[in-house]
Parts: sequence; structure tokens; C-alpha cells
Amino acid sequence: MEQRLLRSGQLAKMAGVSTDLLRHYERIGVLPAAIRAPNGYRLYPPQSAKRVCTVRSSVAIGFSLAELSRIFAMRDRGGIPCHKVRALAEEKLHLVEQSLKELEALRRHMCETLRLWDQRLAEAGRGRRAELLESLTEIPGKRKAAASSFKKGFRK
Amino acid sequence: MEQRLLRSGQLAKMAGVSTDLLRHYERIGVLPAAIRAPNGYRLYPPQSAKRVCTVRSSVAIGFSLAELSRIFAMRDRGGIPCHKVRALAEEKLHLVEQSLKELEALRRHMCETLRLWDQRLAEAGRGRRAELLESLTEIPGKRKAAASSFKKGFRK
DNA sequence: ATCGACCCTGGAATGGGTTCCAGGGTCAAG
DNA sequence: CTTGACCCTGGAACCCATTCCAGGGTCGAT
Repeated sequence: MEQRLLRSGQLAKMAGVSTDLLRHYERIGVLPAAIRAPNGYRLYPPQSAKRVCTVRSSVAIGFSLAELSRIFAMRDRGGIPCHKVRALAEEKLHLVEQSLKELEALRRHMCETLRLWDQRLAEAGRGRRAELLESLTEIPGKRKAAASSFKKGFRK
Repeated sequence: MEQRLLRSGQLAKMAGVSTDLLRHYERIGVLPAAIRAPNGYRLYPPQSAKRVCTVRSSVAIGFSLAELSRIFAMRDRGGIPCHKVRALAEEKLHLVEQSLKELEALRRHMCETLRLWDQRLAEAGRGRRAELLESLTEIPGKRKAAASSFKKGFRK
């Protein structure tokens, strides 16, 4: 049975990640600490591959490693974090939708900006300054958040 | 005429930013170094307010401070960076559009995920583990980039 | 004289997943 | 015995706009 244990490089290749990342996941607590061979090498049980994939998928939809760590820890204590997990995911969905709105607004603003700039460039002619950036302050575009909520609050 | 000069706090209030940010902008080179009063206080010409607003607007649509610094420097050397500015903005628009696509895909993936989870939760019943996160690896959702291009490459 | 409001400096912190690094072992094949 | 592939460690670097900090001046008003 012991032959089925994986060394870090093997697991990394299977999961499509770097060995650095495996160690990082272990540090954070989203991947259980592997047992060690006599020489100190990590030996992972095969199901670690699934765990790594789970972590990656979860991160991809917005879970932070810290959240995942808490969730797995709750499970290990016999808890049932499903309710919490669902709630978190829904929260993240709302953030994504909020970001989509902001990003769409930004896209419109940028399109409008380019349109105005081309106008200005045509009017200014060659070798003339068009002061494009300055004209930004004249465009009604709300220079507020601009998709910042996505970059800031996507994870927490 | 000298009465029209602004101290950092005044300019900051006018532009709606912190004095820390003004100093930062000066360091980076997007805000010309202010002259100094005999006591060492910065004294800004009134047009600095416009400059600060320009920087903020530019940052809001994706320009990095480093890019802006280059652009303003080019101008100061008598250059005409309008062409470059337009090209940069268009590039940023493409990034935003790319991000929108990814984010929209992520939204769909998350909606689908929640739907499946609710199904699983109903099947599992109360007090049962539903292994929600694990089920992520079974969903066809491309766990690829997931709007990463926005977070990574928005500025450069 | 003292209080509060303002200003100065440069460097560090923030966030957070991921990568990179130096300095050092293990082991099998050639 | 050497080469090369693999593994170990903990801490730093990355990105980058913005904020925070400590330690220290300046100034007008009470």
C-alpha cells in the first residue's frame, strides 16, 4: 500500500501546480501535512490530488485560502460547514455581479472616452497637443470606484 | 499673486485626496514638485488641482502612475504623447473587455454551482455532509483564468 | 506657555495567491 | 565519484495604488 504514496513532485504534476504551491497550501492549512519518509521527503496519500484540485477550484470562484482553511478545519472537528460554504459562495456571487456592473460601466466610459478623443485628435490635427488626459476630467464618467470592488473585495 | 498658492492640505481638500497621496504623486513624478515656503511647506500653483484630478481620472480608467509619469515627462520634453495615450487607452479597453468576458463566465459558473449545491443539500438532508467544495471539481466549469487577467494585467 | 491644527521626512504596511531564492540534503544512474 | 534530478527550509519578492507611521518642525490663537 505504501507504494501508492506520492512525492511532492509527483503530486504537483498530477494536480498541475508547483511544489512551492503544495508547501504553501500546507502552511496555510488547506492541505493536510504529509507524512514523511525517513529521508524527510513528504509522502502524500493519493487523495491529496483531489484536495489540491478542490482548493484550486474553490480559489477560482473566489474563496480565499484562509476561508478554505477554516472550512476544512471545521470539517476535521466533525462540523458540517456546508451552510457556511453556500452562504460564502452566494456572497461572492454578489461581489462578482457588483464587479460586473462596475466593469461594464467602466467599459462604456472608456468607449465614450475613445470616441471623444478621436474627435479631439481630428480637430487638433497633426503635431498638436490634444490634451487627452485632461479632457477626462470633463467627461461625466463617474471617476468613483471603477471596478475597484472586484479587485478589493473579491476575497476576504 | 503669491496668495493664490495652495498648501498641501488645501490642495488635498480641493482634489478630494489625502496629503499623503499628493506627496506620493510627487515622488512618482505625476505631480510637479511644488515650490517651498521659507518654512519648508509645499506651495502648489492652483493648476495642480487640475493635474491631480487628471491623474485620478486616468488611474480610474486603468493608467498606471508609471505610465502617467512617462507621459507627462514626454510632454515636458516638448513631445506629443497623444498617439501613445490613445493606444494605451485602447489596449486597456481590450483588457477590460477580456475581463468582462471572464467575469461573466465566472458568474455563470457560480450560478450553476449554487444551483447544483442546493440540489445536493436537499438530497443530503440535515446534519449530513454535502461535500460542496469537492463537487466543484466535477463541474465542467473551466477553472482556468477566471477573471484573472483583470486583476493581473489591468495596469502595467 | 500651551494647545491644536497644520506641515515635514522616508520608509514600511496593506492585500493575498503565487513564485523565487539561497543554502543545503538524498539518491540512483553513469 | 560525479552528474543530475529530486527534495528540504523559511523568508523574501511580486504587483502597485494607497495608507500609515514615528519622530519632529511651524504657526496662530487662547
